[in-house]
Amino acid sequence: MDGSGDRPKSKRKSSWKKDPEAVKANILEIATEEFAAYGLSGANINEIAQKTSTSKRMIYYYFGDKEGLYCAVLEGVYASLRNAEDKLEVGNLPPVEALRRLVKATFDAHAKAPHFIRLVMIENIHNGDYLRKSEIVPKLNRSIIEKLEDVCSRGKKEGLFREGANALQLHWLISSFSFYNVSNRATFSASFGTEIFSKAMQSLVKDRVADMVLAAVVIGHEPRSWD
Amino acid sequence: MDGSGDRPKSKRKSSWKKDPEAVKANILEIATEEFAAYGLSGANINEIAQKTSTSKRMIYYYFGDKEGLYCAVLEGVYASLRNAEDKLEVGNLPPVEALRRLVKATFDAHAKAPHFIRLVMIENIHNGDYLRKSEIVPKLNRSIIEKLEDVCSRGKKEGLFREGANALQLHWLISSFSFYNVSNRATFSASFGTEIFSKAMQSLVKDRVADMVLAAVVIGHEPRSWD
DNA sequence: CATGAATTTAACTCAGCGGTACATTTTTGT
DNA sequence: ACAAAAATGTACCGCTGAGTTAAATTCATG
Repeated sequence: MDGSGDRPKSKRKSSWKKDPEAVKANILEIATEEFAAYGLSGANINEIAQKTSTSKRMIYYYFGDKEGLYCAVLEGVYASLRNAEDKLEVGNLPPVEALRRLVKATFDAHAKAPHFIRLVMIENIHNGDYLRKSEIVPKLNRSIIEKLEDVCSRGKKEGLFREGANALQLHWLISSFSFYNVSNRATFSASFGTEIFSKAMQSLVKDRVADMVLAAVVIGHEPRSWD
Repeated sequence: MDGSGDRPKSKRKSSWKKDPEAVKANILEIATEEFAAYGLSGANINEIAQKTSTSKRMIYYYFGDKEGLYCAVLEGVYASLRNAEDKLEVGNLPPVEALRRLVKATFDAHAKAPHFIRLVMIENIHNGDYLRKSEIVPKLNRSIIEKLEDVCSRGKKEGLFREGANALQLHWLISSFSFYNVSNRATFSASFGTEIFSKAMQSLVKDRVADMVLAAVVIGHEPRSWD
């Protein structure tokens, strides 16, 4: 489709009129939208195909079947969340401030990654069957744990954190807030109204959550009063 | 099917050979299993029909269509969780102890209601579209909020709780832990192992969570160190 | 330019599944 | 007893949507 006969942008050997990488990426992008929106059984391959710039046959060519496509999508969103997390560097902040930063960043990262949230929800509906097959995902999640372990050990060494403060439990805790805050918006709103998800409230809640985590870990930390 | 010709167990006027209420209940029970297991699009009406003691025809007769059945299931699980919550009475406990009890009870109630959890997840995938149509569910959820409001106001009156401690935010907080702890087991385990979901660990985590909530609300509450 | 591997198109298959038609039996009201 | 209404059984329909077949096109290379 590029009028001139020169190389489009490929880093490989020479010019390709057809660009498989771009086609795959395009399929993945659309499929991510669709699976996130409708789930594994709810998403429709014909629909996906129609929204791509290629055809259904190509989906099967590159990803084998619906499940293969779903798995690829799943690994994709995990990888991109890791990417976001890795950008945050708190190694040279004092432990308390570092932890506060980590909590807030995790909260924000989840709020900004609705596709990730929805796909993880969907994967949990499927009991993690597809995630368990993945070889890359478990590795991805090491980095956030390592960060927390570093902060914990520094905090304890300086006598600021409680002994036994545990990176894994801490991560579980922080994820609870951050995940639920996005995943259950629809039903929570339907039952209790939307106030808590307003921009102003979300900012408050984020501070409150950070405060709570700190209070759990930092000796003598007194949370501020609520608004 | 009852050999003798006498009334089976009906409280209505006279004996019924066919018992519509029981048929409906049976359908709902099976449908709850299936929708919880496979989601709205994943569940299969033929499959459901086969597992009931009646036929597919009856499902359509009583519930109209697949969505109608799903809605009925959804309202059912909400109602039965409310039922469980309502059994807990903390009105005559001192505020701090009452709150601790409420947190632990909510944690336990969620852990024991996997169908509820899964159906709420599924409903969130559908953006709460079906829940929003329900007229009964919003009312159901009043009771837990009222309990928290009562405890909060008592705690504040006695000068134990921070001013501004808020029933809705508190409920959001408690639900986060309690819900996520069940909803995301599969993916969390796949990434970080299953230790945190062992019986012993769950008991610890529950105490820790209760402690955290108290620390957030109760003035001067110092959580115990972690194990 | 002949060859063959990689990539792409278009049309087709076919069973699974949501939903229905219609007859039949059971219960109720009078 | 009898008609109207509620409840149920059986067989069927049509369409949707996952996956396939087979052939055409494109590109690298000798």
